Amino acid sequence: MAVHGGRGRSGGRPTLEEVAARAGVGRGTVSRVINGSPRVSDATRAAVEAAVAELGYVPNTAARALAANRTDAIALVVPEPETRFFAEPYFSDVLRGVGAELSETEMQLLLIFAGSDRERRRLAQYLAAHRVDGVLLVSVHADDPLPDLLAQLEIPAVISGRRSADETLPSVDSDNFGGGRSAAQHLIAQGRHTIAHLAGRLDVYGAQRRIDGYRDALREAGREVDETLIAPGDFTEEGGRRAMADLLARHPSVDAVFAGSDVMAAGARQALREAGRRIPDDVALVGFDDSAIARHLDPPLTSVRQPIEEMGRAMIDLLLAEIADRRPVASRGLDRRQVVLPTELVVRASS
Amino acid sequence: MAVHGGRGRSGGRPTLEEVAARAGVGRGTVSRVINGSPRVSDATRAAVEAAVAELGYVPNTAARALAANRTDAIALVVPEPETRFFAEPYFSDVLRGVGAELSETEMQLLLIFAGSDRERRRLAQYLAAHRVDGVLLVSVHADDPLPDLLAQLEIPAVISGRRSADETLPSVDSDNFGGGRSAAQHLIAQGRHTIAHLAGRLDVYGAQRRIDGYRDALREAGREVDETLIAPGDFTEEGGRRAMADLLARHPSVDAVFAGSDVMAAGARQALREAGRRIPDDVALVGFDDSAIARHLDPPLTSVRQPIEEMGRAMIDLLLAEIADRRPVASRGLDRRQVVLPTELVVRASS
DNA sequence: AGGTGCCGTGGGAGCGCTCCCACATGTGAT
DNA sequence: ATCACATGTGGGAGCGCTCCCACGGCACCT
Repeated sequence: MAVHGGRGRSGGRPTLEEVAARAGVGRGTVSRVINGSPRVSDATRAAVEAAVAELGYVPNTAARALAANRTDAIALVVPEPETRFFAEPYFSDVLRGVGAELSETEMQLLLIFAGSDRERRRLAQYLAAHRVDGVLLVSVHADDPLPDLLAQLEIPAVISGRRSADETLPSVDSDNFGGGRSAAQHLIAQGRHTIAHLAGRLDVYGAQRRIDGYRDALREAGREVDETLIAPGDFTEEGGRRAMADLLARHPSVDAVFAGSDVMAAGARQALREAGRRIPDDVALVGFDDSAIARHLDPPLTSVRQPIEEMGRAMIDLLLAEIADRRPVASRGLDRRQVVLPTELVVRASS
Repeated sequence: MAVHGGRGRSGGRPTLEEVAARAGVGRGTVSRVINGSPRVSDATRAAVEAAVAELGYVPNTAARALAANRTDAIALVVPEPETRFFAEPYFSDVLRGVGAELSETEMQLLLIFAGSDRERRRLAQYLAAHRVDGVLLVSVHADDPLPDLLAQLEIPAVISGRRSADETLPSVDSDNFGGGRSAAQHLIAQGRHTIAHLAGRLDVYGAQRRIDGYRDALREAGREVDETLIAPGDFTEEGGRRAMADLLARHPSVDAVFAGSDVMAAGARQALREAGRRIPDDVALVGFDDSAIARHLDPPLTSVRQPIEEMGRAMIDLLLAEIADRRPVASRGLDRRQVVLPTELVVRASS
């Protein structure tokens, strides 16, 4: 009759053991019911479920995590400062898709910002402790060491937007090339002559592909590509404004602009207004993302729609598969680990 | 020589036991070093730290959580749909303050939305499993059952914005009365005659207090309070627009508007523009929050500044104290558990 | 009748940590 | 020299779960 340790027994939450006693079965059987194993008779299952309900049993996640060596949690890692996260509708749309898909599972989502060096170190520590079963990476630049760290720690990960043509990580991307192409084609079809492009950060592969698509459309139309019409930006509103202002100074005859994101387009619009250009009369403007900004801009912005929410869902699907794969033996074939979703031009009053 | 269970030993992460062996000390001693206990000699501590570094030891959080019965995590619960969270700068500001304060601890922050019934049930389950040590509640309405649930589960919680004059939970609030008062005083001092108020949701205590402050200032100036000049809104932009339009229809002579939030002020501005009223020439406009919106509006918006980031920090302080208190015995005195931070009027071109 | 499976079940062992008791040693008062 | 007490330290027990082996019962074969 040893009544040794044990902080405040029999007052706290019920345990598996107590449920088992109540239902008149063994611990293992209750565990099987809780985890939805098929190898339990209907009668037993019913008895256990009744006991669970009566006692208000809720599994102890810490104990489960310890015994099973998994956390049932995944992280959405944003390698940007928080402010960018809130300023950019892209992130919240991804988050929505991810959240929706995840709400059908028992998995829990963590949102982690890793913009500063300090936050980065914290994240590394966090990952080293294996506090998540998998990681969703959004907005990763070409030279980011994070993917390597994850590989080294053997943590399943999915990346949104490939880092290069031969991405090694499972990824979900949209058809940036096709999107850039259709934007330029649209402006050409409008009869515009001097079509500029406000590019995103050049170390983002997707931004490159949008440029490629833009070039491709021009060439296909038999036009020369004037590289000085391509102004590099940084995906921010202020960057878009500046790039547009520069462009106007260099090429006063611009009559169409394809911006690498809606946020940049909003910046461009400011610069155009300040220069007294009317949209779309003097200059046609096209964005990318088709975010809420596009609809609310004055005039409403023509934009290339990316199915962002769907991309979030696809990322979760890939990641969960990845996690499941890792459980039994090792990596299977990397067949459909690179998902590319189509884009679509949404025409509005700005062009 | 029993080589029974144990999945993949000696290849995985190092454990406390292994660090202890390496440092030539006992398990307990390593634990003490890891947790910063003072009852360890300097020599021993150094030896352990060396072993930790060599082995790259990282504590297993699940094991710790199980043994110590705590999670080292707290949740920021937002009882709103995600869209409101992103649309309202208030939340991201709170999040920034909370994050900043928390980054100095080992605590991890979880962001949980509980807008829909489904999410609510999920949250209840989550809390019942005691997966967090404490909860931060923002934007809680007067009749929300969440605080009671938390009390019942004995989970420490801090609320942002009192629900009533006699809030029972520890809370952090801003001086809404004083803020409303100074906004109205300012408009009176400007010589405005018909000063309307676009109120926030009436089931939010802070919104009530802003109204009270507004009334108080008018009375103090010897003016009659016309209750029909107070239009209830819902803190959204669209709500502000509608309320303003109604107000203009009922009181065409309005020459000043105090809105219960910057977002509502932005809506009001739209309605005023549509009605052909100039700001501030025809109608002066004052907001509340002094968020990024205020600075970017055209014209820049006079607004009552709340120290939101500081409020986030204060919430964390309170919550951590609450959690610490709960550990040894029971509740101490509830002395300074209600924090009220000052507001300040920031005058810009809109008034 | 005896074998050969399979199904459903019970419970031991172990996950990696914290807590706490027991014990060795050191220091000062008597 | 003796006792009292503080200071460091080692390690047993236990947290609540999953995993897996072993076992009884039953149906079906020969």
